[in-house]
Amino acid sequence: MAERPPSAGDDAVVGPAGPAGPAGPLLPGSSKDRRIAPQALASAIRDRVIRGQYPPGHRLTEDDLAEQYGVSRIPVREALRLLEGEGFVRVIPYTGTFVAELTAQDAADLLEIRGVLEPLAAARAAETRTNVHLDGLREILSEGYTALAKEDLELLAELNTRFHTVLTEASGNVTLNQIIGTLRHKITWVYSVELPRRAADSWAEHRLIINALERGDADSARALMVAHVRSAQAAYRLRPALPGAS
Amino acid sequence: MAERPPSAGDDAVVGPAGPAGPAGPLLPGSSKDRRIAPQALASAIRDRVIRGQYPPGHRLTEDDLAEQYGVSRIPVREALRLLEGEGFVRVIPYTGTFVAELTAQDAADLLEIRGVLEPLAAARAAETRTNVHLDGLREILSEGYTALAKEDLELLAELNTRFHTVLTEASGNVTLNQIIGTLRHKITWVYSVELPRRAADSWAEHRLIINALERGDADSARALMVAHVRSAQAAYRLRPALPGAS
DNA sequence: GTAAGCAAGATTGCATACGACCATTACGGA
DNA sequence: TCCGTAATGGTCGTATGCAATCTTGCTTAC
Repeated sequence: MAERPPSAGDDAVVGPAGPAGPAGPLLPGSSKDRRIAPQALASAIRDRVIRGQYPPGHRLTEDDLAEQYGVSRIPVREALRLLEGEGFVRVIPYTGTFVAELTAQDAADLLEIRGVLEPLAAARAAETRTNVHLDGLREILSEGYTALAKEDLELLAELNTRFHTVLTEASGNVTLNQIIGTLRHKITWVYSVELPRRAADSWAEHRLIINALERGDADSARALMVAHVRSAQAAYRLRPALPGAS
Repeated sequence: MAERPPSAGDDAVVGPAGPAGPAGPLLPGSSKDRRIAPQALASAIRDRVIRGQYPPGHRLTEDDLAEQYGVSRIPVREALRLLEGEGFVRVIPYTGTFVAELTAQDAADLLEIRGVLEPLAAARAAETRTNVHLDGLREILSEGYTALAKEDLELLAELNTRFHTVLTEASGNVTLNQIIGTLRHKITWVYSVELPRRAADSWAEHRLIINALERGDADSARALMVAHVRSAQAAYRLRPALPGAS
């Protein structure tokens, strides 16, 4: 499992100058020993985009970002290019980098693509999953039901993401995993999910999918995932504009 | 059609020092007025990778590439990062950039993913295609049959690529178009295609798909593309190692 | 009052220079 | 002879500085 050195950045450990005071220098403590990789920068910026702190259309200046994160423009540029490749920002030469503005059609397209890729991932996972993956999925399933009982919606959303993440990883298809990962990021950006009554059904479906994986039944896994994605689709609500709340 | 400024680079206009003499400077003619964008560099390098001039595992040194193309390391780095995002090279920090070495499984995965995305593109294209797209496809179809009669295999391969490219563009799904474009590049890299007897059937299928698009019949377009991709799959032969022929 | 032209500011694109890290090799000891 | 260790070369990572380009506001003419 130690294949790609840095690989897909999941959580950002880097933050700009604290929201407390705009006066002091950045990076509290020993300000030199902490080296920031462009990928960490990209994760941090992506995170702000997803949270709406950088609203669509917002201009991201290399100089500003460099100063905020305490690095030079070079790693910032690299981070912005990464995000451009993922479709989160749009770079116009000699002009600037802007947070992408997705249309409703773009957003619908994301769900549509994921709708055919996740079933494929499920089918492949049924054939290639290891017991480690299976145990991980069962663990998540168990926690999911617990969270369901507690009505912890935030945890439920996170567990749902983890379930699908582990499942696509279990497919063993690296390319597929990368594509779906980026799609997932963008979907959580433009959509909010209505969990209320749907959650119980959703986790029941998760259980069925795990059973199919356990049996190595690729066709069932695919069909179940098709149904799961389809019924989940109804729960997605397009975010209006996302004001930049902190 | 003037949306993305540079967008997906298709053909590279840039070449390294001519194969003639390694002595003189690069970029013949007025050596200064020609500015090279990182995307053009990426296309040029990608092209060499696909042609096998940079074999899998080959080390790409930033300094060497910079000197060959007559630019500094900065745009070269950016180009390499683009190719890394597309999966053509693999960057190891402080060590080097290497041409990716895809396994047979990786290669099979590419076809599998394309196998579910192209039918989706066909279905969407049936709903959103313009007459311009339709005319373009008919034109390609016509040329295809001409090339078929002349047994011009190279032209046939190019026309096949153009057919599928126009079709995915007609889907109107930008994200889908990008993903399939990269997949296509990688597939032409690792596979060679056996056209001999299969070509006639293939273009008959193309005709049926165009008819479905014309009728706006999304379900038929999807089903026909599923069949088309499936039967085409048998024509793909994995390239052994691709010696670095010029 | 409106539109065209122009100049100043701002921002990105690229080149150069230096520092950090890895790989390899030479050397000394067991 | 083999292995552990230190030194050396090479490559990438980042910082700084300058050139190219776009945007914006003002001036000027109609």
